Amino acid sequence: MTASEDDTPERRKDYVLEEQAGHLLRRAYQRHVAIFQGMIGESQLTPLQFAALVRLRDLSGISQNQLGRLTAMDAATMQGVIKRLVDRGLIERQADPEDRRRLILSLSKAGRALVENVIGNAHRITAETLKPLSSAERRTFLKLLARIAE
Amino acid sequence: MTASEDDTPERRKDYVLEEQAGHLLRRAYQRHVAIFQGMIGESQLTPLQFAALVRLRDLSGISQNQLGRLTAMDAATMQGVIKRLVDRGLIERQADPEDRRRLILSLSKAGRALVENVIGNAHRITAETLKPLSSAERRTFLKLLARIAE
DNA sequence: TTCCGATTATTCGTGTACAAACAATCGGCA
DNA sequence: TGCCGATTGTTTGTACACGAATAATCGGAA
Repeated sequence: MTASEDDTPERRKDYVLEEQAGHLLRRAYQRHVAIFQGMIGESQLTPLQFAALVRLRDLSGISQNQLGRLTAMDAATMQGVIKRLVDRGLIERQADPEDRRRLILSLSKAGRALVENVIGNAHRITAETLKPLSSAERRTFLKLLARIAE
Repeated sequence: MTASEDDTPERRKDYVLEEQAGHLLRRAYQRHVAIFQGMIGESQLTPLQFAALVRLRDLSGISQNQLGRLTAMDAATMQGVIKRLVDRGLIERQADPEDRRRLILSLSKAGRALVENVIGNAHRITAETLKPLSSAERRTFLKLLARIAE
């Protein structure tokens, strides 16, 4: 792909961790999470919890699995995230009379208020995450990243 | 930062999860891990386990905490990763006579052989992760990503 | 030398992540 | 109508991820 041919056993020596996409993605996300936790405020929401709340603000009344798909969370993971938010009284869960398998989720009053309060921080968190880049670089980066994310 | 001023309460409505750097980073890494697990082979190494092994191949005889810093892993996380690799006989751990707090790590014969065997897959995993981008885009992306990762 | 701050490894608690297996339910086809 | 494959939510098991606390040790300043 780059300059040198890459299919012989000789390329073993040139695997530099710092240049691998996966390692860089992991470290970048790591840094973002640290920024998030430092700036999200006293609500102490995690990135996933906040993502779930924001989605529910825009799309109330969807089921747990649907919300999971919309936030790229596994059903088992979603279960835990929702459980903690319900325990904190930010989300309400009720059975769907149409389909007894489903649990319909919606923001509680406190949950809605919380989202509105912290969404300003969320914008600042994104800005801080992208701070090392210029304005033009940010646009380029986000466009390429979106394609990598699929 | 961009066109519109961003400090009034009115910007609450325009928080689109899909455009946030953190969400995209998380999904991109998610996709990478899936690729990694599908292509790493029967060794069944995880990304972190592989990173630790590669580092030890290049820098034998370092301590657990040092290795953690070199692979961006928390000391507590490192502890678990190393433990599993020791259990599998891929890493050897011995006390440092110079400093009795430290555990000196090195690859076992099996560990070294395994790294050499799977490092080719690792190159293909990186290529697959970056597949959505052209060659020029990959270089741009990695350069920007490295800066975001700090 | 003694004492104190820093370092090393470990453990605990909480929170993702996801594969796999499960029971309950749904929907549609024979 | 009865049956079967798909969907929903849950649980279990393994593996990160990291803050916080701890015990052992080190190194240098008083």
